[in-house]
Amino acid sequence: MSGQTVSRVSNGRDNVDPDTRERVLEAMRKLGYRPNSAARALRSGRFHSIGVITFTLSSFGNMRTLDAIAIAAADAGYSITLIPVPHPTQGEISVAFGRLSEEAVDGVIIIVEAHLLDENDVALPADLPVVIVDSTAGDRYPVVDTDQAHGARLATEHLLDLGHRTVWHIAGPERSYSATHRREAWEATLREHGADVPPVLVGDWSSESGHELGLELARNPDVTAIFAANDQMALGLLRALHESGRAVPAEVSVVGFDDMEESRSFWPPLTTVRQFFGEVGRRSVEALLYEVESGERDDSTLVATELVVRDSSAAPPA
Amino acid sequence: MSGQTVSRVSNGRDNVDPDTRERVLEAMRKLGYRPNSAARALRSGRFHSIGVITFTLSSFGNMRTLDAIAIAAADAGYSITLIPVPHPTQGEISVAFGRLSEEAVDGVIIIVEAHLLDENDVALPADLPVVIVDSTAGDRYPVVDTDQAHGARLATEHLLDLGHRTVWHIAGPERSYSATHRREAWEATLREHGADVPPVLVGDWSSESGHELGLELARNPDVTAIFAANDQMALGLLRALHESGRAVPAEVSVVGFDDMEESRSFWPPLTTVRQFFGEVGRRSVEALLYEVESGERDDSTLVATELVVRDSSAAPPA
DNA sequence: CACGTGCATGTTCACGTCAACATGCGGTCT
DNA sequence: AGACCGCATGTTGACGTGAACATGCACGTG
Repeated sequence: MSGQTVSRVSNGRDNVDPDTRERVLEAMRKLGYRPNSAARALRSGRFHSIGVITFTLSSFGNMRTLDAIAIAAADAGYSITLIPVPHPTQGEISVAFGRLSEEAVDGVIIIVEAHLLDENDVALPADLPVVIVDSTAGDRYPVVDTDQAHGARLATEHLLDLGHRTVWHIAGPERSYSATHRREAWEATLREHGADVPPVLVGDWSSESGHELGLELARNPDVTAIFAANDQMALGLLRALHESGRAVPAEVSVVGFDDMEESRSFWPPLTTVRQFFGEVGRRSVEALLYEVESGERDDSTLVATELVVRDSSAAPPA
Repeated sequence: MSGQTVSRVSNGRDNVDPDTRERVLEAMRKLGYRPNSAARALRSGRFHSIGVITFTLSSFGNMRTLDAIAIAAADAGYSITLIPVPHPTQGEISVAFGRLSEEAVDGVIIIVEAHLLDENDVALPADLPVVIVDSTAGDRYPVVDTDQAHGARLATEHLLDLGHRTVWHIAGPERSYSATHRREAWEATLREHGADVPPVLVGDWSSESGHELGLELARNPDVTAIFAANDQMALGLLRALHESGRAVPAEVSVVGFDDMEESRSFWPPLTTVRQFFGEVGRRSVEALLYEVESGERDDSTLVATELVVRDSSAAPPA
């Protein structure tokens, strides 16, 4: 019984005598044999692993996307290697990308605000397939992202259609592309409908920042409709409105963005724009593996959104 | 210039002439040389990677733990290989553990309800170090977990100390060990204080289930204090109380468990038990790497909790 | 019966790295 | 001067796998 026969059994080839196969399997069991993936990777040049670079996982979107990526990858027979970048400082990012060249991966999915890539001008290993998620990357790499503009438009139009004269906006941080896209689409939609464009309030995605900015908005009696750039800020905003005694949605309507699992349990249940993170994850794996296996770069894609109307939005007070 | 010299430079050995080192680095840059981790792993027998088996990442605790694990591992020079088990059916679990033997990992951290291990009687590769997180595993493997009982005791005593005659409980699913531990500690604490033990309401961790059970509790005028086994169910519970017109905390006090980032922005801001997921992640990596590097099994550890008092708890109505 | 044919199984070798050992050169000590 | 030492660098081989090629056996055909 040679190593070759073991290899054949282990790889499920069919040109092995059933008796022999059985004896081999029996021996494997008895000896606790585990195929050595390092040797296999060395021989084949494939690691069957996808690297995922992300800052914090502690963000609803990143986490959901990662989950979907992991599942899609597993379905395709790939595992996920996480490459965390805990503190997005210049140095850390370079370190992470440097480490990348030593990682045993066939390709990389990057879930990082793209401006950080630009600013750091980091050189990814040239022959490594890359897909960027939830960001913008010129056209150096394929990008898979939620259609932020589409979602922001849905939210803004929903509020205008309810009869509000205009819609205020609590935006995400300036350096975030998704925040910028949502904000631009919100503004464009208002202009198209001939509505005033009120000043933007800039938060940092946290519910706490939504609360602070919300207290400010609550003081202004002209405000009847607010579009928050994510559900967490919407949550803080709802709290601010309650604390200020302004009824939602009777006096003020609120729309969020993301559709977190909890949003339906906010008080009142939140009208929001649903993102299909699962789809984003699936497509990014698809695009990456396409390049890994064919050598050709795939196109960028946008994933549509959907408005979920719950109880936090209604017509303005008469 | 032999391969050996390249190896020495690449590994940062000091017995290389500075001139030569420079020439080698220059050549590496020019040729885009990347050390082959498969060959390295083959030679050394170490992958410098930790496998993490988890069901869904879409749970606040798992995700935070994973984040901490990833960071702790990165600090120790290890990367994380995710092994998702999307659907925890008998078959899927066996598949995942089977796949494990082919993964390039030095050890495994399992974030899976332990009863699933028992029920499936899966054989992990015998020589692979394993650490279990957030669960219970007899004493087959070291376990790192939040001290669930301690947290539940803190929550319950807090409410009793405020003057409530007893505390109701919305528990997590029966098959979850953490849910069971919290529930048992809640019950034990009530008994110690000579308080009645009201019937338990069993949810499934989701805010939606908290809402449903909350509507039930809201109807009962005897209920003045409720301990929810996680913050998400507490969120749904708050909504149910609002909808039923019962003021929090004036009429009913609510305490959660987890301290999600959003909990401070609930309405009212939630009193809850803070879990130190970062610490759990760090310790589990520590325990695993101890075994990987020394060959000896580490002890199990519990991580303490902390009560965070906010506005959802107060003395009962007079 | 000689010869081919098909199939199971065996043998050889290369993948990239790095430990161990070998070489070779300039300098030092007696 | 001769022996020796330290240091940079080169050479060899082994890690486990699997493709490619080689062997050997059973069976069928003219």
